[in-house]
Amino acid sequence: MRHQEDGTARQQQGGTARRRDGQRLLERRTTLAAIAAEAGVSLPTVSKVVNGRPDVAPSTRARVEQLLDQHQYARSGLRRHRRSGLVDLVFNGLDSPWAVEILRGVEEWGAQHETAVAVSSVRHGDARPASWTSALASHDTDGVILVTTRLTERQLGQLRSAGIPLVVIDPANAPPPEIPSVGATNWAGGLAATEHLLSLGHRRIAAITGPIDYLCSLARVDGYRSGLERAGVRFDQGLVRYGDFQHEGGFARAVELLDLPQRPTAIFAGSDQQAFGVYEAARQRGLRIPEDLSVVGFDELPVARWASPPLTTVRQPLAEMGSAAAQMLGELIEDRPLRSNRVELSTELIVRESTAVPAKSRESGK
Amino acid sequence: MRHQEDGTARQQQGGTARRRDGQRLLERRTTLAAIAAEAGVSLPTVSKVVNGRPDVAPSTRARVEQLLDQHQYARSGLRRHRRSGLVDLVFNGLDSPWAVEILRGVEEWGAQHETAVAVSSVRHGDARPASWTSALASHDTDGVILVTTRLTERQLGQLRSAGIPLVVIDPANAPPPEIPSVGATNWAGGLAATEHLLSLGHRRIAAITGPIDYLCSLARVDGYRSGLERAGVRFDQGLVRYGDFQHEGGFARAVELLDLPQRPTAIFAGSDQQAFGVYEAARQRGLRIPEDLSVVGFDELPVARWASPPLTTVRQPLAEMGSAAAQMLGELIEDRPLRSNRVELSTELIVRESTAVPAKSRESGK
DNA sequence: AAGTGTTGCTAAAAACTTTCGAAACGCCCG
DNA sequence: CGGGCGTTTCGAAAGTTTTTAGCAACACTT
Repeated sequence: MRHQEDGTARQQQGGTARRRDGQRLLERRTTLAAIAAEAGVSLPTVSKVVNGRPDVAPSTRARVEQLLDQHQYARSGLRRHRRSGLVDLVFNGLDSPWAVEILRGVEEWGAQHETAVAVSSVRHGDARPASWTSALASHDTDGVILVTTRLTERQLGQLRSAGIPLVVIDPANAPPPEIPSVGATNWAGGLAATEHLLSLGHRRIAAITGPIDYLCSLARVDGYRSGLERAGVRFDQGLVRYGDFQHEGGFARAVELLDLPQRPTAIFAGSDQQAFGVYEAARQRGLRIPEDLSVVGFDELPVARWASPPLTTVRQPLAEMGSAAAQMLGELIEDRPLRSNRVELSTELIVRESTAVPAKSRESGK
Repeated sequence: MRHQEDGTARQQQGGTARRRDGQRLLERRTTLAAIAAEAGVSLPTVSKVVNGRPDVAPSTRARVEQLLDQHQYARSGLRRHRRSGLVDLVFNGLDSPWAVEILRGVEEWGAQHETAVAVSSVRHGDARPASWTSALASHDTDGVILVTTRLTERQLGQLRSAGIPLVVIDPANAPPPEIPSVGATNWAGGLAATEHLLSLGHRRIAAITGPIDYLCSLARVDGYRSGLERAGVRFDQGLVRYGDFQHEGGFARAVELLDLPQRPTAIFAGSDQQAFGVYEAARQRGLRIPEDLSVVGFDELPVARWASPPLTTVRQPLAEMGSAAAQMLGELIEDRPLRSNRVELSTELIVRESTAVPAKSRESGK
């Protein structure tokens, strides 16, 4: 084994060291030769493993592959074009605490990959026309992450023709299948929220979701509907309202629902912000949460924990979604193939104190 | 052996030292050539490192970057007039809803001025060393806004010598007077909050502020103290606690305060997040807000309005602070003189439902 | 015009692939 | 049982591609 080490060390460092003299020659990228030395085989053999050549014994192959894996070996090269070290994160409105969670995830990835994250906000009805894509190009972006945005053919075309990689998070409309996207299991989340309320004994459960033309709104309501149907509770379209995911919308829709002749005993709010709107409407009417009204949110913003009462909500891993999207964008930028074009991170029901068994008196009215 | 010395020493000492002879050779601004000599590479190679060109070996790049950092290298060609249309917004941690408010202000300005905003987060105790400034330079930023950051001479020096304009928002420590800064009238806010509580009849008023080494923490507490003194109420150091501006700190400090033998009837929380921590502590102890405990926050985050009960707080115009800072940065970038080097936007007390007249029973004990 | 920094080009070195032959192994038949 | 023969496995060496760094010419600012 001694001679093996000699063999590789010579080639690798001999030249460099001589030239550089006393200088440090640290941090070498893991190279085939290094792997070979460690595995106790020759360099060509490692090369064969990497390229799936047939003439390697299974046991040898396994050993080398394990080392390869361990060293996170990536074949040198493939960094074709020069990177600017800047990616753009485009929100559809920056007014939600929601956004900052995503941003955190993306920024974290950026920090680890020496990449800056430029944040911008483009509202749908914005005065600024479609030219925002050219603005992106003007500062030489490496790639774009679009959040909750409605994608137009035109914009996609612009990005594509500029050769700018794109990943979308929670797209409003279904993106063309070739666009990588990241989302959460909205349907499952809606289902979990509804089943939780059903299991507490609620039967008259209302839902306030986001704008009707958002995919994630629909998915959440669909989960809600499935939950009801599976429990044999009739789905009542009159108990479904479309908000805007914001506090105001939640408040306004909650007011409508609470003024219904047969008031619901629980509201699935479709976003934490809307849930707080429901809180406000309930407070205005002197209804106590959860005694008189159970509320479930969606998102798990940090404030959900601190609300009074703490909000039962469906956790959406926002920061993780951000870093997952950034991760995918990174792969695209480096021209590596994507493992999957669609990533869905799972949601999780978090039960706190805003949900409880409904008051008997009110239920009896059926 | 002969050629070894040739490689590194030739240029460096043969040239410089001989020419200068007995003279001091320190004065010279560090130039690429000097770095190159020291690193034992050629000048163009250093240039490539500076510009993030891909054709430099990782080990070489690391060595050169280290030297660059050490020498506080700054490009010689005075101010670059070609603008990149990119400014950097650097937070000290991105975990607060606070941050997104500032971001909104800056982004708004950016949108109006065709400038992208790159967001990053550098924590004080961060593993990444001083080299974040060079990261900024590498993507060719037009200017930097630092938020709630502790400024070191070194960092300032790096930015200054790179000719990158800088504006700070709410600096932790007092910046050198020539650095433009934006803040709020923290002292007046603390005063207003305290006077409000006093006018309701509270006499035992506690304060939870931010970290003791933050200027804005001190100013707020100082306003609180002045309010007490003007009203003839003795200032009790035992009622002042230092949190972290976050929810957790507010909770922990509130627990301490509420467990005091003589419990305060009101708490000035120094930030909205901390105020919610106080809410939680109060809830745990079965204290009702505002009947048993009045709470005043600071910031006026959007959630303050939606909390239960809605939070009385001191509004800090965060978004305006962001756009004011961006505005100033814009002037600096265009080499226009600044109207003022220090902008203080005014705070405003917003009375909601978390403050009330203290319960008589408890006060009588005084 | 001098000082500084940038960039295309080229040569070299390094990293990786491929070819090919030798050793090791096993199998069959004499 | 042992030697010929084919097969498998691996490495030496030669070939190929990619990376790296310096040269020299160019660009920009005083």
